[in-house]
Amino acid sequence: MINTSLNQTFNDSFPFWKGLSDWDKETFLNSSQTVKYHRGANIHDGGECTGVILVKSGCLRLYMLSEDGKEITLYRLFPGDICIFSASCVLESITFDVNVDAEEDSECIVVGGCAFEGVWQKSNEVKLFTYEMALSRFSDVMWVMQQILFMSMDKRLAIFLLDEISKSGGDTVKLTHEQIAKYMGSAREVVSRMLKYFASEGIVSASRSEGIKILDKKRLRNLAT
Amino acid sequence: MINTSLNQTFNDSFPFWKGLSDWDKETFLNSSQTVKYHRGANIHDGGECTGVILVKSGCLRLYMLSEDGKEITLYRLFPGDICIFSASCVLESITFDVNVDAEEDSECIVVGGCAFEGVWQKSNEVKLFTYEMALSRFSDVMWVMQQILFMSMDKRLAIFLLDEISKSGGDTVKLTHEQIAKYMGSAREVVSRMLKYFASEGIVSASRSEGIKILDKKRLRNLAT
DNA sequence: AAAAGTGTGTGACTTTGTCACATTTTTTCA
DNA sequence: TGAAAAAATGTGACAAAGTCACACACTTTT
Repeated sequence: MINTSLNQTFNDSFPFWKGLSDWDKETFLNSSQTVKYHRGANIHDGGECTGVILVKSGCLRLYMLSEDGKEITLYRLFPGDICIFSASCVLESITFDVNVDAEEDSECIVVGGCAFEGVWQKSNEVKLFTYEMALSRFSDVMWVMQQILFMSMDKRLAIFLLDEISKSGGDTVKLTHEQIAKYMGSAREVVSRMLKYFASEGIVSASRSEGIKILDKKRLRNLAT
Repeated sequence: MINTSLNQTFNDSFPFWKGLSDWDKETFLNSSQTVKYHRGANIHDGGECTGVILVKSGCLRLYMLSEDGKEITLYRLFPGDICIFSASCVLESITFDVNVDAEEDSECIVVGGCAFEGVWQKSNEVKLFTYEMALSRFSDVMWVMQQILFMSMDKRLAIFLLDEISKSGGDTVKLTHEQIAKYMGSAREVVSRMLKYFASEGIVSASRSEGIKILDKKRLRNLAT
């Protein structure tokens, strides 16, 4: 085992790691590399087989892209998360494309698609792991779709804001309207208008430097119901 | 082996069948039953574990249902198709609910959720099969979402009509506007208006008894591009 | 302090979905 | 066979959300 740090990371991240042969581990490690992406950089673009991506730091965004450039964010990946759809070429049952961007300066470990495929072919454990991972993301995507297709903007925005503060712990959301719109699959103007309405109702207060401060969680939760 | 006809069906439908032990096959067969559903009947409703459904004849529709009753059709199941999400309780990584209705009078074989789960737990082959099945449906769902989220109504309707005639072989679509709207995740009025426009352009001709007849496939294909 | 860049506000407009009925066609069955 | 009922379609007014074009307001750079 050459790279003990990587070995440790993989051991932590992949439940199937212990079951692999030394040779397979070697293959995996040899075709893995740590990559740094700058905020805004495109990491994976549609069909190509970038490989499996392990997020070490920063934040990635996985989204659908339409022909005319419209984006729908499916979910974001945070440190510890694994991106499997960037290696979707390995899973023949997946026939749609997604894109992945770095939302922040991010450090990732990328396991090359070919090496992954090799191990994948041989090991049912690896297959089961990737399938389960993909399916649980399927559930995330369905939740996003339910929001977009069934819920009104005020409800969706309320849910989004509550989600953000529960992630960060504080009570302010430091995102631009543009970013929020992107994450929600809406348009900036729509978010701006709704936030203005929320502010007029005293539910939030917005300042450019401070971000969006949640003043009345109770009413926000009500809206989110 | 008691029920040889069912045994044959399962052998044809499930690639893992041959690999099962006699005892497992027995379990499977014993908890399976042929069920007839009437057009419009609800077969599976959200979280309950109806089980795995094999379509023998007719047509089922799988859809998302919102709290306020709005439906989005995800896909339809035809003879030979297998519905795995009606046993989603078995797949813990699936956390969303779907509903299944009979679109036509349909005959199905239903494998009870518990029996399926029992075999599922023991066999990696069964797991891999269900995962692959679920993931390929994931791809179908993503295609539906792309249509709803990215495409204009005329394009979507054109795609839908072309799809229907390629399925049926003829050049008429015998569905009500209401049904089309349901399958497309839109509203009847919208479909009516668009069809009227298509008719005014000479692309289709609609009569209530004859259904929607496609007159100009070329232009329809153009719209669908 | 001017310029450039980024973020936000606003009104007009388009598209799609919703609602409330009217009208037409088909089916049922007395 | 002919009402009556049911199913399917047509229509206009309206609402919600997305699009477009541009104005304005902060921040950072130089």
